[in-house]
Amino acid sequence: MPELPEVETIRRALAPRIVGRMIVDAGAFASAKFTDAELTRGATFEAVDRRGKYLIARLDTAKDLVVHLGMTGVLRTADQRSTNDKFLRAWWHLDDGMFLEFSDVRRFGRVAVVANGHYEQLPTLHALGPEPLSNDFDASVFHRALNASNRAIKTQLLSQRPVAGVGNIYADEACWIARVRPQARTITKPGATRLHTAIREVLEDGIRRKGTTLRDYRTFDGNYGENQHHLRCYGRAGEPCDRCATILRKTVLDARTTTFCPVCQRS
DNA sequence: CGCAGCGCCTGAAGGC
DNA sequence: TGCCTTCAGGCGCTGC
Repeated sequence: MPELPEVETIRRALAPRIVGRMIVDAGAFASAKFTDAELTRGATFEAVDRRGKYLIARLDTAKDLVVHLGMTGVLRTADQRSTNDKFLRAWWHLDDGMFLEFSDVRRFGRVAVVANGHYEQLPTLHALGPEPLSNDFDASVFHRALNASNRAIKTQLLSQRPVAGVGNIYADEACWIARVRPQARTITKPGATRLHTAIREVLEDGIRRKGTTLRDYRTFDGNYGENQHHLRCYGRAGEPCDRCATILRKTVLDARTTTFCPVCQRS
């Protein structure tokens, strides 16, 4: 499940391969989630940016190609268009002969072409919180945002509103590092400050390790990330807490598996 | 307008 | 072996 570190890792490898390239042809799987890809024919890539988990390629046609990888989306290059991938959802043929392909088993991903900066038809992107690794991410604002709602802290992180780019894995990791209970509905100022720091830490570590590969995620070169070998909390229910040796517990929060330490994540 | 609840998807894994 | 059930979960949509 690509979150910010995975998408940023892909962006860094993707950008130098496609910026300056013109799209000779493009096609898509017959679903409204992907057919926008065809609207990029004839355009040239000017830049590849990222907001949260969204890749945003700026085109010279004053439009943005927005790609969300969903749960199982993979971007890759090919010399020839794949004919044996039944999960190919969109493809772009570039003027240097390369094919850029978007494969996505579960179709939770999405491709959209919109006027530059106009994300109204992508509500989560439109209302996206601050970039966690930028100066826009402020601990005091974050504290107030979390306490402005009565929803669980982790629920709010996953909503992408108080901060962008955090998904289930990095939410569990950040809450564990910050000693914040994911189910808590309020958070103290020190707790929010710890969480603010922890979010930056887990995302930076994730980028440094080129992402977390649990099953489907691959870097743009097709390799595994490395961060899955460094998880402190996610997926470790039943194992002892690295900090206090209490057995980590699993619960379900908003239909998502949540792992936490019942002793040292007090919040 | 915020948000709870649900549906979308399909392969892997486990039970029998 | 094979059928069935459960699980994984980000996000858009609906309706209260």
